[in-house]
Amino acid sequence: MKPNCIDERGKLVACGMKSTYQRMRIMNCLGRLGHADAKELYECLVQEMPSLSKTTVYNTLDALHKAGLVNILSITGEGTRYELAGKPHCHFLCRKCGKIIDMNFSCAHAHSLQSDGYIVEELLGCFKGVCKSCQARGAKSTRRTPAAPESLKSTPRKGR
Amino acid sequence: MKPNCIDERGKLVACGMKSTYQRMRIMNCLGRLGHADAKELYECLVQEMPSLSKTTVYNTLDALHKAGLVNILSITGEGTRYELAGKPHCHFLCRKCGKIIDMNFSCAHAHSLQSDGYIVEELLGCFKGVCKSCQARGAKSTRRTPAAPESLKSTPRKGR
DNA sequence: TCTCGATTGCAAATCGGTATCACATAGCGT
DNA sequence: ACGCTATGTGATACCGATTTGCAATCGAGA
Repeated sequence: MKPNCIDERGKLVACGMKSTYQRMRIMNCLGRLGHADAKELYECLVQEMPSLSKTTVYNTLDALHKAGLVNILSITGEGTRYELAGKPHCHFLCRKCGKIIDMNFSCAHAHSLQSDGYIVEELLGCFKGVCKSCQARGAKSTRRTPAAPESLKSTPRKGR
Repeated sequence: MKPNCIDERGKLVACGMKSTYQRMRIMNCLGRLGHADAKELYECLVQEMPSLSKTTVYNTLDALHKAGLVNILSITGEGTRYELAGKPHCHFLCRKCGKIIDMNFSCAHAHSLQSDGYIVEELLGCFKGVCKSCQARGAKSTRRTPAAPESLKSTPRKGR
């Protein structure tokens, strides 16, 4: 087991969950990958844990979500993605490079809703557009980011 | 055909699409249901149009989305939902009654992102919490909303 | 170490959504 | 109104993602 998994173990125990090897590795991997879906996590981990089952990935993500340790991202046209829970924030999805960027959404808008009579408990914002680095690259077709470059192009159809 | 379908016909023709009975009825139904998924639309319409196929619902929603006549909603844990296109707005999902409420999000935040160097083209915000009417009802367990009361309760598991 | 309940992993089922293709229809010119 | 042709519709098969059932295994406390 990787040394930094002690951290994950602590979080799991704090939530009253058993700290199993799989859970610690999944949390650890999710922390490294950032915004990952079940498939990516599975494919990443199965290389080092050949016996890992997809079921375990799904079960674990579900359990961790229930325990409040991971968030589920909400992005249209994308499958379900997960991230380690932290302070609430929005996401920005760049349609050029497909990168998902955490936006430090100061909850200003949530507050304005709050004052309008709604109780806002969760924030699932996602903005789509073009990120800074893609703008910087301008109209050049240089694509440097290796991750998910296809599925989010201008065509509005689902990238399956 | 329902008399008010003339409205739908106009929209379809304006987008260069053929105005078929199914398309008009699907648009009309979507307008009545508000935020519906393909399944709800199908189940709602198949009662009056027994020959309707799910494929047609999916095809039509896809075509209408491409034509810009319907939006796709992005709400975590919910399947793909659709609504008639209008001015951009966010959604508020009440975890008590399960209702989805349109929020007149003035894009103030989108603008602040814009000035921060991002180009925001699409806004897919969704807030979760407790809506006004549920707050008004207080802790009383009276549930008056007939629609979708089960799938969105406090338990974070997917309501399938 | 032992024991028991929780977790894991396999296989199969399910589910939402898509691809294919024959048939029906709308919309156009006549 | 009639017939032609592109387009839309619907039945079925199909797909990948996710869930379920259940037996084997593991983790944590006695």
